Order: sequence, then structure tokens, then C-alpha cells
Amino acid sequence: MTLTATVQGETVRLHTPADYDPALFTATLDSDQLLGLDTETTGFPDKHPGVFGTGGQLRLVQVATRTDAWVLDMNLPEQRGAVTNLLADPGRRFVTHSPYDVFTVWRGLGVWLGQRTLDTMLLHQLVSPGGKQVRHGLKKITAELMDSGLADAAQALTDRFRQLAPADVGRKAADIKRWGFTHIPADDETYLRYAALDALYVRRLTPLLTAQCAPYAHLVRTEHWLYAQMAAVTARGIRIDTDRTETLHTKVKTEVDAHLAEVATLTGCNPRSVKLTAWLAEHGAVSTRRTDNGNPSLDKEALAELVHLHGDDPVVGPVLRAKQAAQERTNALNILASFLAYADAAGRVHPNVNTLKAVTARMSMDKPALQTLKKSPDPGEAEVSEDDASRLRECVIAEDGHVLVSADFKAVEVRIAAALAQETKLIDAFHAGADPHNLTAKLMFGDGFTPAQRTLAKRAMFGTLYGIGFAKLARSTGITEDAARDVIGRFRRAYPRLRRFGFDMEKQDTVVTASGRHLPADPNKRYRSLNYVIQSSGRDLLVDAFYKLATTTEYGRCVLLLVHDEIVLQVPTGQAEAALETLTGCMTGRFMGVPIEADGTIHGPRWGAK
DNA sequence: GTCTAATGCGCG
DNA sequence: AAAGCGCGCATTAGAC
Repeated sequence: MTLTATVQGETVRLHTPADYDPALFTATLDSDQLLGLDTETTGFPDKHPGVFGTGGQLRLVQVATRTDAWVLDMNLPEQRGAVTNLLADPGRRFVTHSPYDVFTVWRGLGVWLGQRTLDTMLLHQLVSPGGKQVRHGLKKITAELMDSGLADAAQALTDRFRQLAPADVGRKAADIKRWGFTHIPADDETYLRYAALDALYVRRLTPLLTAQCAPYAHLVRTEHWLYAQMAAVTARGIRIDTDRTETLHTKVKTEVDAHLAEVATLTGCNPRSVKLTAWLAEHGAVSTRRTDNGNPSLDKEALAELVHLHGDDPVVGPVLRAKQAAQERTNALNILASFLAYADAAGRVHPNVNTLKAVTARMSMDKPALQTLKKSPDPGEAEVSEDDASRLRECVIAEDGHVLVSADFKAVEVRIAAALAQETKLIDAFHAGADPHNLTAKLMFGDGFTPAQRTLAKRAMFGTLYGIGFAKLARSTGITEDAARDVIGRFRRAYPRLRRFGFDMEKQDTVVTASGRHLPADPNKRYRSLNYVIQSSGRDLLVDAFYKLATTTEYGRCVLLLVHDEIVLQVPTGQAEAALETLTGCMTGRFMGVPIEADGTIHGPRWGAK
């Protein structure tokens, strides 16, 4: 039977698989230029390649106009064929919420939607950039801008899952949901109603969000271009040296477990609990560093300090050293485990890319988080073994016959700050190819500045770009607060326009960037706005370079990773030099009259190998 | 049992 | 006057 619902006061039709009618299907969908699209799959476990792994299944595909939603059952060949043809039609455009459906359609039906999609999550991120603070879920957005119909249907489905799930599934929300999407019967009315409404609400939401994006309509275009590019990166996957990763993981796990066991034996405490800090203090090793909440800290620096002071103590020394050894390797261990968990059968990971994650529009990458891999240590500085746990980037490898090359912007945040503030002396230094920190030190301390004063000048620069205060600068540089006050004062006198620009940023509730992006100030921490506009401009410059690379050269589809100020390419071995020259060329240019430059590196088959 | 805050570490 | 910024992810303890 065809279901009905009332959406924004209007009656809409929800066509279920049971009443599929080819003629009516075509007739209703031909009435709309843009179709809402949603898919339902079986659930996936955590720490799993998701749709890029094996075992998952596309169950339903839903397409909708403003008034008619069709739910099609992918286990029925006729419906599967009809929707495949519809999705593959190059003249059709679709709107989804998050790239998930682009991937399920690709994996399940072999259709790549590419540039033919709009995404309502992307539109909402443009309207309400909020980083971790703002949720971009479809149910929440439609409840705010339309009505509660979809949120109610989702709640009804959750209740239905709870009702149907056997007790051994557990009561955890995520477990119930996973079970439900896998096992709910394909003809369950609550399921079909929810599925249909999702596509229909996405369709009806689109013009509402598009209207809100009117002041920056140009961003809607470029951000969807980027979105499709990064979806392709995810779908292609990134190759991992799984043999090396497994070997390293086994070795590091053995080491960490041994060190943790030693701490536990010696102290009776869980080695990772705060109780260890108390135990150490009782035995004379008192940490002077503090966490943000004012509690005694036992981080890397605190441990290093304690080892320095109490390393020879017969009671505390062995505990400190074992704790330090475990702590230093734990992060690497977790990352190695994530590589293995997210790798598909061919040894490729498919990281999820959120092209507008941060409040500043910076991108994020997770599952696995390839932007946060420790860099390999410099071989000159320390003896580094082949199986050193810190060489995580070297687990990322090129496809056969290919190498990795990369380029990163040179001091891009300082250049952006100079440009935005029109700080002439600093701009001139960049034009002349001079070292900006030498200039800063000279302006602050005179021609005869010492190396220590240059370091202070550099810290004052980055501190200013981040909104640091006197106390923090004093603590992080080891000078007194009075001295820090003097340093900041000298910096402000050296760059008065930068000071003024920061003031101007603090006055505004919404910061508008050079690209026309609207960023909300943090109402309680207005000093952050200066950093927001700088960070956001850096992100836009990187995407500009990517756009140039993709539209004027052959190397756009070689992009493997974007890491904030760096582009990593995977290119055929013989093209390494040419590709790198092209890449650095695309990353070279001007921002508001200030030169932007890039440094290139040829890595070879492993990322970050030295 | 499940959820959340606190802590710590990695990158730019 | 004072305030370093943005992310992802693992582990733990304690609240519910």
C-alpha cells in the first residue's frame, strides 16, 4: 500500500516496494529536476572499513520529489535495475545528507554520482560553522527548519528496533541500531516510512538551506566540487603496508604490555589511572605541572621532569621509566591498530573526509585519522631502527609503480596575518625572501638581537596568532611574567597594524573571510577570532591550490591527502620530479599581495621516509 | 551496563 | 585586563 504523511502541512505519498509501478515511478520523478536520495544498509561494526569492507549489504534506496517518495528494495532485480538506471542518468541531480549515500550507491550499484550531488550537511555547515559545538544531523535540522516529522519517524524506528531486538544484543544505543538496520524486515512499515521520509525531507530542506547560503553562493559551488573530489579520494582508498603494520603492532604491543605490567606490579595502581600520580607523589615524586583543570599532570613533559629529578631513586625511578616507556608508545600502538581495523581486503584504508569540519572550515579526516600521524624522526638526530614505532607515516605506501610526493606552504599563517593586517614591513620581508622571524627580532630588540631573542620573537608571533596571554607565554618560554609583558609590548610596537587587525576581529560577532566565509565568533572567547580568520584563510588557500591543480593539470586525481598546509600526491614513479614542480607551482601565488610559496619533497614509495 | 568528563598525544 | 587556535582518538573513573 502507498503510505501518506503530512509534511509542512502538505500531504505527501510514500510509495513502498510492494506498490512499485514503473510507469508511475517515472512519471512522478520526471516532475522534479532534483531528487532527494537516501539509502539503507545493514549495520557495520565499529573499527571496520564500513561500506568498503565485505559483508555489508545495500538494502533500500529511496528517491523523492517534494511530494512523492519511492522506496525500492535492492533485493528485487526489477527495482534494483530501475534505480540503477535513474542514478546513472547523467542528466539527473540528487541531494543527500553526508557522503555516505554516495559510497553506498557506488559500492552497491556501481554508480559514481560524482559532481551530480548536492549535500544538505555541507550547506548546513556553511550556514552554521560550528566545529564540535554544532550538530549537523538531518533530524535536528529538519526539526528546526521544517517540522518534527522526520525526527518523529526516526524515534519511532528506534523504538521499533528496541521492541524487536533480542536481549543478547545488549541495550547500548549503537548496538540496537546496528542490529535493527541489519535485521528489521524489509516490509516493516515503520522502517519504510522512516526511509521514505528521509529522502523527502532532504529534498524539501534543500531550497531552505540554499536560500540561507545566498550571501556566499559561490562557496556552495566550490565546496561541492571539493566534496566530490574528496569522496573520490575516500572511495579510491589509501594503501597501507599491512605486513609492516602487523609486525610493528605485535612488537609494540608486547613492549607496552610489559611496561604497563611492571608499573602495576611495582605500585599496585592501574598504570594509566590518575591514582598513579598520587602514588608517585606519596613516594616523593611530585609533579609541578598542572592540567587545564588545575590537577597535577603526568604528561610527557611532567614525566621527563620527574625522571630527571628522581630517575636514580630506587623506588620511584623504575616506575617512572616504565611509565614513560609505555606512554611514549601507546599512541603509536593505537594508530597501528586503527590501520589494521580500517584496512579493506586489499590493504587500503578509506578515511572519512569531512571537508568543512572545523569552525574555520578546516577539513578533518578520520577512520583512520591520517592527518595526525607522527612524523618520522630525523635520521641525523637519533639512531632510528627499521621497526621504530614512531615511523607511522611509513606504513602509508604508494600503489605499485608509484611514488609519493608532497608540498607544503612556507610559513603560511604568518604570511596570511601580514596580508590581512597589511603589515608593510613584514610584507616587504616576504617579497625580499627574508626571514620573517629575523625581522621581528630586529624590530623588537634591535640589530644585535641574540638567538634567544629571535626565539622569543618567533614565540611572540605565533602566540599572537593564537591569542596567547602573558602568563602562558612566560610559562612556555621560561621567562617571568613581567618579561613576557615586555616581550608582547615590543611585539605590538613592532607590528601595530597586526594589533589593530586583531582588535577589529574581536569587535565582530561574525568574521567574514577574504573568500566570503561567515565564521561565528566564540561569544565567550572573542580573542579567538584572529586565529579563526587566519586558519580559515589558510584552508581556503590550500583548496585554491588543489582546484588549480585539478583544473589546469593532470595531477588532480593523484591527490592522496590534504593535511592543512600540505598536499600529498601519488604519481607514477617516472613523473615524480615533474609532478612536484607542477604541484609547487600550483601552491605558489599571492594572497592580498603577499607572496605564498611552497616547499616540495619526494618521498618515494613510503610517506615520510627519510 | 552505558554514557560522559577528564586526561594525554598526534598533526597543522 | 586576559585569553594560544583547530581537529581525532584511546583510556579511565565516576555518574546514571
